Amino acid sequence: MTKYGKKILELVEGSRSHMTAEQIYDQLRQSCPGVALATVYNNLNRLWAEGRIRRISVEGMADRYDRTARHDHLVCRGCGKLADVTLEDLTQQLERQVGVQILDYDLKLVYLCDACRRKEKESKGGTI
Amino acid sequence: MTKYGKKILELVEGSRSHMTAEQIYDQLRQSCPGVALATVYNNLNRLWAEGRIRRISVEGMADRYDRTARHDHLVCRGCGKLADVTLEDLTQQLERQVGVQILDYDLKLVYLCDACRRKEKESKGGTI
DNA sequence: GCTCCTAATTAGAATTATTCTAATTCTAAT
DNA sequence: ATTAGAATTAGAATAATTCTAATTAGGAGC
Repeated sequence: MTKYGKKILELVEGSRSHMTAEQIYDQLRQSCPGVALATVYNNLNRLWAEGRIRRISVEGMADRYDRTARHDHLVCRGCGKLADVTLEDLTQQLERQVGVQILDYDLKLVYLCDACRRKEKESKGGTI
Repeated sequence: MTKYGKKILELVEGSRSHMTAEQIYDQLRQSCPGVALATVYNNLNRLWAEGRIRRISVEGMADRYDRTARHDHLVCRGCGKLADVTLEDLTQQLERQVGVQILDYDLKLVYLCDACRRKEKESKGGTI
């Protein structure tokens, strides 16, 4: 495990904030001012390929990185914000249904966060 | 519904192949040679915002578009290929667990397709 | 059938996220 | 110290997508 690899892994594992590569880069620069963005991408890719971190894609947004500990995500339809949520493990249930070995799964629940729900109400509930 | 909007919706709904914007553009040009890629993106974005099509993000790959009819996806860890699979609807079960209204959910099952499983075996099962 | 208005479409520039490449720097073994 | 190999760097390159400004098309009213 390389010098920056270790640091980046620690950053991702020690955070609940679903950072983008750019944000991880900013964090890392605070302790390692000379580090290059390419190094961050290289290490994130390697760590991901090794299964040590998760990568989360939400349509239209830059990929975010996350610890691997089993948990799922709520994604706000309005603003794209991610929130952690821990649901029961579905692997067994899913494997039984599809009949092939499931290595992992990615479950995103789409909802409306409080802020966006309020906005939606305002625009809809007008003067009928 | 605009001229191209309608055509693009038909293309996406009538296909099981999880096309990218570029692929949809190529398809569409066969019947409408003059159409612009920007028009495809504009329409895909509008259709998606209106909830008429789905957008699927897999890390590292261009977004794909899909019909909205309830179904889930198998994603191959090796090559990224998508396959359709229809599992029982989890909305109720999930809503009960998280305690907020779930508008939709996105479930991707990670597995190894046959081709990739074979490759994996070759490289691993060598001479111990 | 014209005229005007608006929305749709277009071309291409711009942006963003990410990857690639080649040069440089480390590291650690000899 | 020397050297080989891996890690890192800077910055160019690429790919996907969005933005902008100009153009076009379609319909409402004359």
